[in-house]
Amino acid sequence: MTLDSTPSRQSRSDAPEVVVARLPQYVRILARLLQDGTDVVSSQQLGARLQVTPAQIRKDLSYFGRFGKQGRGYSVPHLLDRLKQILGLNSTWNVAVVGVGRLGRAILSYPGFTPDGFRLVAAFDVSPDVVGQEVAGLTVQPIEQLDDEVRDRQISIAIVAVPTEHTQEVVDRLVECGIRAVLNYAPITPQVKEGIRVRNIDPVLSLQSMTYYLSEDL
Amino acid sequence: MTLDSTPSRQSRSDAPEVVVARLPQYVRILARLLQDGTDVVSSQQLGARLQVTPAQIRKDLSYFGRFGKQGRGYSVPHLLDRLKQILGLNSTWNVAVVGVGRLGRAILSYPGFTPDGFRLVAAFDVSPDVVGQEVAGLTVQPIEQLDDEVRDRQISIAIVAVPTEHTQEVVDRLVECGIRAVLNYAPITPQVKEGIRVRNIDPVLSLQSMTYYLSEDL
DNA sequence: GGATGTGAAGTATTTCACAGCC
DNA sequence: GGCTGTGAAATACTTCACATCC
Repeated sequence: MTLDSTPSRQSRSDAPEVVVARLPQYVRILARLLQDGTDVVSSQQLGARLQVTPAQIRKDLSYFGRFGKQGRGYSVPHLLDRLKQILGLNSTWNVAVVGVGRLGRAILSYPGFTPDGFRLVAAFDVSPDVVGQEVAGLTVQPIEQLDDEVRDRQISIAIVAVPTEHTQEVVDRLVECGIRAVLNYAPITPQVKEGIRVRNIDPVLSLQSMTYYLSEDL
Repeated sequence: MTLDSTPSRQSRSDAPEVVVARLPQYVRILARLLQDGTDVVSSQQLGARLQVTPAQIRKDLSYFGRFGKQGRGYSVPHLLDRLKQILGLNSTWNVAVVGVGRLGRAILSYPGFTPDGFRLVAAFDVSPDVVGQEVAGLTVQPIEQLDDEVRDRQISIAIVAVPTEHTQEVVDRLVECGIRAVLNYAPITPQVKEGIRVRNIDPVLSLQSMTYYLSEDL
């Protein structure tokens, strides 16, 4: 069970959430640098790539340890490995997709999750028309199978792409089954108990916050 | 090194970007309240719906004006209308989709943009196999048509769903054509000149920032 | 009574600037 | 010389608390 109030070990959880949210971007750039054969990188160079100040990168990293060499910079393979370790990206995460409509199908067919450490291992839907179909190599299962599958296949992350009106109940159900992180595509923010992580993918909100600046000079 | 040339970009109110980013959420809730027939709402009630403190809502709104009535709260239809006006959502925005692969198709078929003030009016692709196809009621056009269409149909927003390696060039091209806001689905952050708005939809980054917290108690 | 609008106070986050090391 | 790591300073953002008004 998750306990807090015991600062027994490392300075693990005192990194601001905003810092944690930036680490995956560092990982991504470092992976590219590694592929390009770059050995060493400075916070200056990293910052230029990411449109971030060098100071911010150094400060961010300092929450987790001391990874650089003064006068030289950071070893690309070493820093990459350490950051992946910190983020828990050195092992593969099994993911369930719930809702196999148009959007769910697109997600299941999207090749971008796998190379980054996520494996879509199960797909669920309520509709009898969809259950049993094969999509992207997976047989769509009835939602009743959720409990068993989550347990048997060690799934701790779910991608939810069901109609808005069913999203909250689906998320509730997932949490009951032991899911601890949800990536939600419906235009609401599902309510969850403490300790469960939710991220929303909401392109309409993104568009609507840009129109503010577009209307500026009309 | 002296100061960077800072163009005084105070075109309109000096509302922080983080505040602007919240307004669309307020709009969404208000639209629902309106549909439910709710006439008046307090910052308290709004906050409860959004998981935000009432003080934050009042402060956010105060950047743009005084919309409430003391002792009563906010008129739902009035506040909704004013916020839509501020965000530029009282008229419809024409949007181009560039890249009609699997993802582009899913976006074109997604019904969620239209009700919120965005109309997908043109689709482009480079592949001769795709050009000429009809997708979601639109005929896919060759990318060479971009200039003309952007001009003729008053398109100021583009949704870009092309392979990562072509994203930067496509965005550059769009900006040259007069596009001023880009919603990008590739896992990079396109570089654009000052004044152009970019938002990225990047589910992998979202997942990767959650695994940090999942690995916490291993 | 009840709620807004807002300076002031309190936090959080970013940037500075420099000692320390390679 | 160049670059990290980090306290301290600066800035950004959120919350408080209360005067003010319906």
